[in-house]
Order: sequence, then structure tokens, then C-alpha cells
Amino acid sequence: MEAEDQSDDFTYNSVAIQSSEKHDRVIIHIDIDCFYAQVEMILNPSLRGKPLGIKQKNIVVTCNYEARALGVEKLMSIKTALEKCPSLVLANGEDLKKYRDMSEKIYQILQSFSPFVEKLGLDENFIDITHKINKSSETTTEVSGHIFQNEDEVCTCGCNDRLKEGSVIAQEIRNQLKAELGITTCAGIACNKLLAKLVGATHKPNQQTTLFPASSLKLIKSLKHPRNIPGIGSAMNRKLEALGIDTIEKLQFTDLFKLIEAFGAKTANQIQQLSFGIDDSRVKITDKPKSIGAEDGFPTIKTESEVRKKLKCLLDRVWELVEKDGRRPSQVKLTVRKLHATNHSVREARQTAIDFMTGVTSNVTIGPLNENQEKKVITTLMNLFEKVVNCDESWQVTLLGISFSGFPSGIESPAKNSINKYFTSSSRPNEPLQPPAKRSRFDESVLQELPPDIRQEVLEEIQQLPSSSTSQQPEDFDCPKGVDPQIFRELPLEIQNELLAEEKKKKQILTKKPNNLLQYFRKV
DNA sequence: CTGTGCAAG
DNA sequence: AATTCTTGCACAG
Repeated sequence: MEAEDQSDDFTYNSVAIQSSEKHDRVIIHIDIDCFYAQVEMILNPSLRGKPLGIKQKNIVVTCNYEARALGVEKLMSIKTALEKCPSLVLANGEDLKKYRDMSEKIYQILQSFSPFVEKLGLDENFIDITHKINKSSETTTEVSGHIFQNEDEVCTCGCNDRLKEGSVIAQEIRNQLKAELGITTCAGIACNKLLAKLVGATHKPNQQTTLFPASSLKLIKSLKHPRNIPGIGSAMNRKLEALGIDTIEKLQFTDLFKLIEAFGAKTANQIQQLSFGIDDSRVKITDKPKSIGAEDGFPTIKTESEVRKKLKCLLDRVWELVEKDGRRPSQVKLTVRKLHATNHSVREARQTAIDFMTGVTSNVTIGPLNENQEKKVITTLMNLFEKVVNCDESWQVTLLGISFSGFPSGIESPAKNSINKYFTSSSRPNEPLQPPAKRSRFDESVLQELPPDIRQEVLEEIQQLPSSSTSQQPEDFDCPKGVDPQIFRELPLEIQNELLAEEKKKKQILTKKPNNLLQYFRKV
């Protein structure tokens, strides 16, 4: 009987794929309602009740619900927005400072519920609250908020009860955000990030929705088009359409080999999994940024002296952010968008090391750039610039950007991530560059409060971090011992790609016998 | 290590 | 699709 089960699992059908689905986490996705507009209304309450649009350059980047009711849409041009809605009030949203500040406050509150918070942009966060769920839930908690199309199908793994508890916690989180910051939010509660995000969007302003796994496929199929799956962007969508894949179902049942040819094994697997609502990616704790940059677009500039001027201006802006961050970068990158031939603009970037030590006294803190440093950076930048444009010929540049990176890692070698800060606390000035400005986003007290089993989880996270070069490596512990049901997917990606290569030139390889694995995976 | 491409909000 | 601007990750040479 075991043998029979195995052979079934070799086939690529929904059963085999779904068998890899797990419900062992409770993830909340929190999305601030029309974030910029809410911030503006909080800062200036007289705007409440009026249709409000936030403008950047020539467009309304977002607007409140009053404006939406009157026909204003996101990313609409100012002109048409005002035509549609002459009473529209506009606030300038080009300076992101106030939004960054609010985003940080939100993050702090979320962190008080769980250390596992991942920021997505300024207005979205994932929170893994699995560890806060009562293992022995005697209590028959009721769901707080909406349920997505409940079919009363109960999963034997007990996830429904955990999700119910999760919905109560989500409600608490949202209540606190409202009470302390005056901000309304939407939340989605589900077993993975994908589903949490999608289900949260099903009831829009100021509500929350829970998804029980029995309804996962309904939710994902309700998206209709693959492009609507987070993780599938415009480029992937083009390739999918070229393959004739324009529905979720087609993506689900397209031969994996076909997808691998187009996307490579990793992406192919990932998007097909996503099409079934499966997403094993972890909530990755948001740490300090890995790069800090700024860029500016403009009609067109043609001379080096104009470039130099723009760069100085940009450098001032970026350096302000770098100073606030407190860490010293070791790399600079210059981004250039140039107008090529007819209408077609192309972005290119060049990166190089920078040395701040020359002519600087303090090597502990960073402050404003002195004249020497500024000149040096600008020179470096201009050298990079000459790598992207041939200054003998004429050129047109429509965007310039500067980005700093290569910040010192949290601890000596490979683990440059967040969690270390639980352990490298206040008492250790051993870091080469200890910013006086800001302490880490994590209190070690948080860790100490954690029950022992949670600390265990934290330790597991640490294991996962140094392997950042090869990304996720989830759930090794409870993999079936004898035979794994998801054979192909679990194989190292190189092997998967190899299998594809084999198929292409199979005649040659077949003679090589020993690693002709392909036969095992062919459909019958 | 460097550069490109893709995705996200 | 790209508008705008910013960040992060995967991949390849």
C-alpha cells in the first residue's frame, strides 16, 4: 500500500501538489487603509470628510474613500482627477518623511505582539503569531470579523481553531493601532503569507477576514488572472501569456517542464505552487535596510556639469538618510536612465567601493560630509557616470540615482541579520561603528519574555539566516523519513534543471545511464 | 563581487 | 504598461 501511495504522488496533479500544503502557521497581513491619505487626515483633521488626493509630480498616488466615491482612482493624473472631482482637495506627498515616521510607529506596535514582523512597503506588514496560539484550545473561540466563504469543512489538523484565535489577536492589533495612532486597517488571517494578503483584501476598508484552508482554492481562483497573484509581475505575465496561460487553472495544470523552460526550476515551482494557494515562504523579520538611496527623474539633461549639479543635490538628500541610519556604507551605486534611440529609455547602474577614511578624524560616528568627502564622492560618481555614457557622443539622461550599501553586518561574518541583535545587546561596544542615534528595532526583553518553546523558534530562525545565500530551507525536521511525497519539488534545483536539460538532449544523456532520473518523473 | 532583471507598494 | 520612487532578492558571469 505504501508503494501505491508513492506512485500516485509521482504524478503532477492537484492531489500531489496539495499534499505538500501545511497549515501549521497563523499569519496575519495588516494593510493600512489608503495610507498616505490617512496620515494627512490625522495630521490635519480638517481634511476629514472631504475628498482628498495625495499628489506626487503629476499624479494622484492615492486618495481617501470620499474621493474614490467621486471617481478618483489611484495613479490618476491630476488633471483628470480634478475633472472627475472638482472639489478634490490635494495634499503634496512628495516628502515621505511623515509616512516613514508613521510606518515606524506602526511597526513598533506590531512588534509588541510578535517579534516576527515583516514590512512590505510603508503600509503593509506580515506578522507570524503561530507561537501565540493556545496549543490546547479548550475554548471554543468564535471568529472575529468576516470568514471567507466558509464551507464548514473542518481540517483535521486543527488549523481552523488556531485561525479563529488568530482572528481575535488580529482584532486586538487593529484595535490598538486605532486607539494609539488613530489609524484604520484591514487584516487577513490565514496559514501563509499569500493567502493572508489575498483574503485581507476581500473586505475593504477597516475590516478583517479569516480564511480556512478548505476555501483556499476558491480564494485563489477568484483572482481570475495569474497577473493578480502577488509574485507574478508584468514580465512573468508576458511570458505566461506567450505560453497561452491566462487563467489560474491553466497555470495550475500546465506541465511543470514547460514552466521550467520559461522561468527556471525555482520560479516555475514557486508560481505553480502559488497558483494553488501554497506559499511556504517565511515571515522574514525586517531589519535595517541593506541599501539607502534616492533618485530623481527629470525631462532631460545633456551636459556633465548639469549631472554634477544634480548629483550634489541628490547626495545631500541621501546622505541625510544615511546619517540618520548611523551606519557607514562601503559601496556607492550610480543609476542612470538614458534616452536611447527612439523614445526607448534604459536604466543602467555602476557600483564601486568608497573610502571615507581619508582626511577624516572620527571613525566612530558619521556626520555630515565634509568638503573633502563630498568632492571625493562626487568624483567617484562622475567616474561611474563616464562608464555608462560615452561622453564623446551626445547623450540624454532623464534620471539619476545614488544608492549607498555595504553596511557593516550585525556580527562578524555571515549572519548580518536582525535576530543577532537579541544577543548582541547594549553591553557590547565591540562593533566598529555603533550608531549613537538608534538602537536596534528589537528589545532583548522581548526574547527573554518568550516562553522556552518560542526561544526555540528564534533559534531556528537563526539557523535559517546564515543560509541567506540560498534563501529558504523550510521544515526539514518533519519531512517523511522513508519517501518524500513531493519528490521532484524537493530535489535540489540544480537537479531539477538538470532533468530538464536531460529531456532536451536525452538521447545523448541516456547512454550515460547512472543519473537518468528523468524516467521517474515522466507522466504515465 | 558586480551588474541586470523582476517584483513590491 | 508605465507613470514615481525606493528596497530587496535571484541570477549570472
